[in-house]
Amino acid sequence: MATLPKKYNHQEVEEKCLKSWKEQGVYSWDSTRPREETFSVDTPPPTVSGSLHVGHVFSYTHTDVVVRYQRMTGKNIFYPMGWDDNGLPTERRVQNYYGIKCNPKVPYNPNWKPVHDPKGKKEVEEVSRKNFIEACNVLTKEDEEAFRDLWSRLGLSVDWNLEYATIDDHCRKISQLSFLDLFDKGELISTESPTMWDIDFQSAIAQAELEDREQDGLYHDIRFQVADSDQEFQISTTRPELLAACIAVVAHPDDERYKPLFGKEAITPLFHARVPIRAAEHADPEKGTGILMVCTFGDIHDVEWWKQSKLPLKQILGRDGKLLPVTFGEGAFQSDSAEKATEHYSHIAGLFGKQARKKIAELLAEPGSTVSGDGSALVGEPRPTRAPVKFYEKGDRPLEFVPTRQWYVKVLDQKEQLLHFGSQVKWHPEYMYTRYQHWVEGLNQEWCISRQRYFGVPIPVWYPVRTDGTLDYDSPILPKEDQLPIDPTSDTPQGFKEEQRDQPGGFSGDPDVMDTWATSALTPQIMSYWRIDDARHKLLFPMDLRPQGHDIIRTWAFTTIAKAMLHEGSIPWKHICLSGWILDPDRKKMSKSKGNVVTPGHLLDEYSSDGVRYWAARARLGTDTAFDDKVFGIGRKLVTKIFNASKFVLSQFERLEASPTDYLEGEVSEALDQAFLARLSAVVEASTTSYSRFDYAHALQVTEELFWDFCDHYLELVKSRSYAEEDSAERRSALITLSVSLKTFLQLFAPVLPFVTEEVWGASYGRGDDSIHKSRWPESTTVAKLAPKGDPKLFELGKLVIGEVRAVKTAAQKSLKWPVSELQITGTEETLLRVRAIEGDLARASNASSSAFRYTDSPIDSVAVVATLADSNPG
RNA sequence: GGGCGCUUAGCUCAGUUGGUAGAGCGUCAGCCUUACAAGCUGAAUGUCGCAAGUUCGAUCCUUGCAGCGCCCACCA
Repeated sequence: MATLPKKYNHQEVEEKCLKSWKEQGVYSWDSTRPREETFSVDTPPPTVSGSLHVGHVFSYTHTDVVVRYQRMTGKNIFYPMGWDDNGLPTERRVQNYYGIKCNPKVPYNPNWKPVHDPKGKKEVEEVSRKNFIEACNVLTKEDEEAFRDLWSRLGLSVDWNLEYATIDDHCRKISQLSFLDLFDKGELISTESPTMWDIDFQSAIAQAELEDREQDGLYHDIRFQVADSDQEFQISTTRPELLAACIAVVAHPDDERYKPLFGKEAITPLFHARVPIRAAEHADPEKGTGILMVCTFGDIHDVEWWKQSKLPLKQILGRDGKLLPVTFGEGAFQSDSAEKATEHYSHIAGLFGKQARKKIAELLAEPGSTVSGDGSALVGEPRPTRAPVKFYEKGDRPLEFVPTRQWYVKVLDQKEQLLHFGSQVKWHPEYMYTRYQHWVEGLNQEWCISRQRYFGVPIPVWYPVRTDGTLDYDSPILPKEDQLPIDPTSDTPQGFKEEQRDQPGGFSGDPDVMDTWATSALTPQIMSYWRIDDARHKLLFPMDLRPQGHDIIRTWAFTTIAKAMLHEGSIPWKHICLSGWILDPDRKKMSKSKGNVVTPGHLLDEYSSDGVRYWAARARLGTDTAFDDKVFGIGRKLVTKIFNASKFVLSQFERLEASPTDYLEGEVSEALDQAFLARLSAVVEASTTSYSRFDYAHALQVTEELFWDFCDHYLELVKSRSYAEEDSAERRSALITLSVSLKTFLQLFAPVLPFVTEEVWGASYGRGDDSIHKSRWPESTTVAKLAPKGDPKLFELGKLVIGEVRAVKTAAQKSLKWPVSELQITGTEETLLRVRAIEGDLARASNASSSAFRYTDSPIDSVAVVATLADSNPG
């Protein structure tokens, strides 16, 4: 058995532990053990292109602590690690890092290699989608390495044989299988309709990716003319640039002011378009003038109203956010004065929406800009306003509604089922279910899964090309399952030749990819090998635990629940644990964009992995935590204390050339020892209960509290007996209590502090190479059996007496060794009996002789201790 | 506007199935004590956000209010 060094060196210990855990495969999953013995974790795959910061350390530690507890209860742990390298963050990073841009029209170049240009000055190179994806793969490998290194140092007990990346072949296959399965089940819709569109990324965006941001805007009051009359009215709009896209004017059906106009037509200024005046419920008589213009498309109301209005679409905004060329007098763009309309439009065609807004306001302000030519159509000066506008959460400019063809998963007609399955999952903390519930209830769009991007899982579909060159979207050509994964832009469907691509009578590949969430929603199935290995799937699915942040309930939690429900009518996991966020000391969320992130490397160096884990484990689930480096120091202090206390306990056995394992059973004869073991038993029980409820923070707290009592009070009180020269029942009682207590404390701390506990374990209870992390979690009954008559109050009484003695010595500025000449104890008969039972231990710890004790009986149920110090210290 | 959470010592946070409020940090004063000076001992510190109700008794339960944070919705 190794002996412990004088000082604890965390770097050495961490290195040693990591090496031995790896060599022994301590964290390996055993695929031969049955489902009921398995605990499977749906580990969040970190976005590898994101920055590493303490927030990662925080939430992943929570999971690891829970997992380590489960492992010690004997569970066969399935704890994989995935990498989310798919999607926009990676695309962006790769574009900037290599100075490249994906152009799907460029042919693949097998000899091309990505080159990082540190100056970033070379011209942006256009590469094929396949080359672009290769570049993404190269860079994400580097990013993954950084994460793997951090996870390992932090001591995550992940089974590194279980790794995946959301863009790898396996994940693409599962993701495409999911697409085909949903298609078969009729849960997918492919349709062309106005979709929220980001003009910079040029992609559709899902409801879950929306974010409202306050924006400055200007109300423009604009005069419209009622057709074939000299009547006028005013509308108010913040988006005058859409005037050319105005398809109607609406007011509330009960609005007396406008009732007479319903059914008539209005004429727009500048463009002289005749548009119907109609009633619409969404018009609020209280707002503005009560009458507003409907454009294609200014907002969601416009979209909804347009859909049921059967009016033609006037598309003026392009996918790039610029105003499209329009021919007035044709199609939807009829005009009473096509000439004027064309002239006016020529000023704004090709401009971005924002520029066009300014220009059109100028045109409206010109005299004679009304339909009748009487004055200007703009009334007064535009009035400033501030209102929330919808943005893509990762985008820089407001979203627009642009009609495009997209794939959707049907969710709106299944809200009840989604709520049902969500409620079958146990949420920790429970109130987080409410967030899920509200999200589901508030869904107002189908789940859009297609994105017009490149680095993602391709939509596995081809379309027949009709003889006129148009695509037949209604009868897509699907791949066979065993062909997957495929890329329809480079793979050829069965029964076709590559030369037929994009040719009349041939086929055309869907150019889009799936959104990251469409794949991430399958993380449990990805690791359980759904549809690929049934036996394994049954062994792991539904998973036991999904850990994640509460900010992605509407995305990751929701989509995962939705897919498990749609595919198999199942929940994806039994429990979901929601971690809080790390806030900077000013209580702002730590994020890269705010520039307030703290990177974890130096924290691990300075405070040790255990110290950092301690900080994370103190935070309860769902609770946001301010970054406070003092707590790391407390963690480090606890680690040192565990090491030193262990050294002391183990030295008691070394002195006798015995092993602590020789003293795990036997008779505990002394009242103090029994009292402490009773406390310990209660803590084991409390800790176990807390852990089984995923409340690791409480488990840690109760353990830590008793551990400090153990060090500060029990060890001091027991020393006289454990140091005794002669073997005796009293000494054996002390040694058994010391050994059982240390062993139990090490195990209770092991999930949070895997390194220091392993180090001590190796020098004491671990035989050979046995890891503490494979040892069996302590049972409160086993501890309690050693001390059936244990009286926890007695230990508290001991603390009280010794506390009084110390207080007197400290007040007298004497050392704690100073002798006590008299110790008066007043209390009830029962109390005095208790004190007498531990008199010997108290005498030694106070440095009082047994003749110094004076007992006074009192009917009052309180204890008074008066210590008198000796005049001199002969020692 | 709707919802969820929070509000306890200077700071960070526990806690109470309703019975005189806890820890750590920080502050102050001390101490080499057969594990630990990267240590130890002790001291001071609170209208438990505000108001009302229920109760013998409320920091805890109920209601209302306020502040903070978050989620969602709306806002021509």
